[in-house]
Amino acid sequence: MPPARPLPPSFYARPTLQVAADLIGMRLRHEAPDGTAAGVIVEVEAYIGEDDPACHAAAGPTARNAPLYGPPGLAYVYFNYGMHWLVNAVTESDGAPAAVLIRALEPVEGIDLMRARRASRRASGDIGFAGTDADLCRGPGNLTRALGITGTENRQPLWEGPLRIERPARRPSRPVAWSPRIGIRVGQDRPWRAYVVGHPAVSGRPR
DNA sequence: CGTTCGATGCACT
DNA sequence: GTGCATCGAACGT
Repeated sequence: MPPARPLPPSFYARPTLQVAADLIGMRLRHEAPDGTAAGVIVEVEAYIGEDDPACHAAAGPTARNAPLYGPPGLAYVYFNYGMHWLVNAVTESDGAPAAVLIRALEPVEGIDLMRARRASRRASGDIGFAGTDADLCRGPGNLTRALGITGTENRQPLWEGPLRIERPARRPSRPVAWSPRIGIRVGQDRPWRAYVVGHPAVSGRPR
């Protein structure tokens, strides 16, 4: 495995759209008690400031969104729809609430472990994950499940510790496009979703 | 193909 | 009580 360096806090202390664009091609790794899994980021969304109606900071500071107001480079992990953990990287600076949501990964390490974590019991009693490798981390709720990310990782630094974002030794240039964000009912006028064009692990496309 | 809808927990009004 | 930064099964065409 070639060397990969964790991104320093200064990487995140920049305009959020710039951080979002630069996160494409970086590697998200989680070293959990039950094993390590990692994937290359292929889809992200930016949520920027109290003026962004889709950002959790839109209504001002609360207990839940406190990490958004804190220092850049920490993880903001929250529970949504009663069953999905979603992971963000906090950006900008103290007092400027913003983050980048990680929406999809191309699996590169621990694929068997990802399959085990995604496995589900069917009516027949069979256990397993029916999809392809590209489906394992396709979508923000799916990737946290595949990597074993939960609320335990909330507010943890992304440059050290079990959950990290790293710059791979080789980072092939891929065509990136921007679109409105997915799954929100407000703020759709802002094209703040970045994704690798045509990549099979990107969400919001047919199987 | 397409669209609808239930699951499921919690922050916030 | 309402509404989610979702997912996938279950429908209808």
